[in-house]
Amino acid sequence: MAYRIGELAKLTGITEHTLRFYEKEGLLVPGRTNGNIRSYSEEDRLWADFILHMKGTGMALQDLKRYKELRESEGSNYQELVEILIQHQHHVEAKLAEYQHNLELIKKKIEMYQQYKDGNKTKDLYSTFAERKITEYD
Amino acid sequence: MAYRIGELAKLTGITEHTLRFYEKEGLLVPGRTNGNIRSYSEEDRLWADFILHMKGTGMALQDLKRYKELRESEGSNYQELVEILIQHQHHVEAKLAEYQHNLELIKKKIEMYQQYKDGNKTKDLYSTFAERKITEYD
DNA sequence: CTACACCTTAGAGTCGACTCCAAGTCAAGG
DNA sequence: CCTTGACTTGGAGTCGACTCTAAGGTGTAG
Repeated sequence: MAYRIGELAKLTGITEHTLRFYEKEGLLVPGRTNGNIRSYSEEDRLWADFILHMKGTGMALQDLKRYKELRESEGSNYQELVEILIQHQHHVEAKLAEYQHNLELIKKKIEMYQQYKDGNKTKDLYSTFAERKITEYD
Repeated sequence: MAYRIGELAKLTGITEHTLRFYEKEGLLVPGRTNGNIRSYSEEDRLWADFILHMKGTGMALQDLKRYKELRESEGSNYQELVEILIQHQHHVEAKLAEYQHNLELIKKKIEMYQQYKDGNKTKDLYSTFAERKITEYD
């Protein structure tokens, strides 16, 4: 199964522009047909999805390129490869905690505003909040 | 309690450069002393921390500015305020799921490489992976 | 055969979020 | 008094990751 650039764009949600940009950057380099048309293999598609996953969790394109180079090179530099993964794992774990904490914070804040809405509908909104300024941004 | 820019920088971890940049953008505008030196109040500090929390979970500075403006304006436009929060909540929840999913993926990949390391230490690394290409980037 | 998807090069523009610089002013400790 | 370090301003530069344009040529499905 091989895909043309437009097909892969639809499958992955990455625009054609960006796919060509990734190719220029050496991040995702497809084969070519006789007619010089980009031909993305099934593996290319999986790699594209992998890029999306990693990029979506904050990995830089450079790191992804490095990772790809290591995978493609002969010899046992899989150690650096694992290091990249572990480093990213740490990053993801930290972010995960940050997001969880932040979610709680937002929920509390929304609740605060909802309580105002359902409760004393005076013009006192900002003074009410002023009274608890110290915990306002906890 | 009032802080000078250098103090706040140390307290929050935001550089002085960036604090001045935030001021230029209207995102965090301190008072001034007689001598025209920036004077950040306790509330400014809390707001700075809030900025860090929200920015760290992907909220744009523009949205934070809008939020600040709404908080400061008179009248009951707290509805838009809550909308901003709810929108961000959705964003955070989505990201949270993405990070969790990604964490599993990375762990599996690392395990894969570790298994190779502890096991058959041949030069067969890439062909081994080639055999499971289809699930390589799952 | 026609229409549409694809190809090329080379470079310019955008965006968000900083990051830094020059050139000067001001305040407090020794 | 003098030095040192923090402060001031406006504006320019950087970075990552796109995003688009021009202006033309080629490939292919129905």
